[in-house]
Amino acid sequence: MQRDTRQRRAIRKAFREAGHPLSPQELLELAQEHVESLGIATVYRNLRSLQEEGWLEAVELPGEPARYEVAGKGHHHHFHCRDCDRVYEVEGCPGNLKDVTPKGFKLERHEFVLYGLCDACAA
Amino acid sequence: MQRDTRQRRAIRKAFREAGHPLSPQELLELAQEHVESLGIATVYRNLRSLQEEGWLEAVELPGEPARYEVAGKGHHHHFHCRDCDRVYEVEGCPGNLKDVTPKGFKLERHEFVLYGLCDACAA
DNA sequence: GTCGTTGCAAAGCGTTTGCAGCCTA
DNA sequence: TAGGCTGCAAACGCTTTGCAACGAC
Repeated sequence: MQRDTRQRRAIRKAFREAGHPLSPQELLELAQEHVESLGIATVYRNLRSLQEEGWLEAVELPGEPARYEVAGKGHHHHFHCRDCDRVYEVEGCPGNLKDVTPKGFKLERHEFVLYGLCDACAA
Repeated sequence: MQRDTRQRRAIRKAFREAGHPLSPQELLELAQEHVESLGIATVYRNLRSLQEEGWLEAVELPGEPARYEVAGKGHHHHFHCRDCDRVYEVEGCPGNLKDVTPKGFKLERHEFVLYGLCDACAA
């Protein structure tokens, strides 16, 4: 059974306050503001268990290490700013997937990533 | 200046014959059929130089190591079979991207990945 | 007190690099 | 023959694991 440790509380808090997907390293730094001694191994272990528990979801972007976000937001995709390197959630979905799927293939899910500049960096 | 070695010839040949994106490890195994002594470091060095030369393009899928395919195929996306783990090219594009892009964000490019079963594995 | 959790250090895994010898042009 | 290329082994960065001490319940 899952225990309520200082470390786990700090990690959950960091996610609640972040508002965008976090990498393990970002998470370590944020959570260390509350638990200085926190180690990276604990971060990875909690990322895994919070994911298994259904509290977190992995955000996997092509060509880079996974980030994580609080689960339960419904279907959405992500926008990756090439300048600040931050990842944003975007609502909606282009649809039209059936037309693109090759004949005989069984489509089960899809990922969709936008790249460019976020509003702050575009200004 | 680029030299025409047995190793490089074997690597190019493997790509021409494969017909789908190759991972470095797959490529090593295929190219070793022609040059037994081929080492993985040489594979990675050639993947990079062939990419810089514009002959190859990286295919980056979320959450896994990059694969590579011969360049110059125009805009397309990929389908990843969860059963045989192979990656297929798919033509076409869902479009409708403007509607999904948040206000103030500047969209420059996008990636799109389909997951499911390929025709062989669905049967 | 039990046993899940933690921090550290070591191990893994895919990729890159240093180096001495090789081979193409 | 010059200098790019190769194979090997060591180094890398990120992630996972083994282990003894810790601490929530």
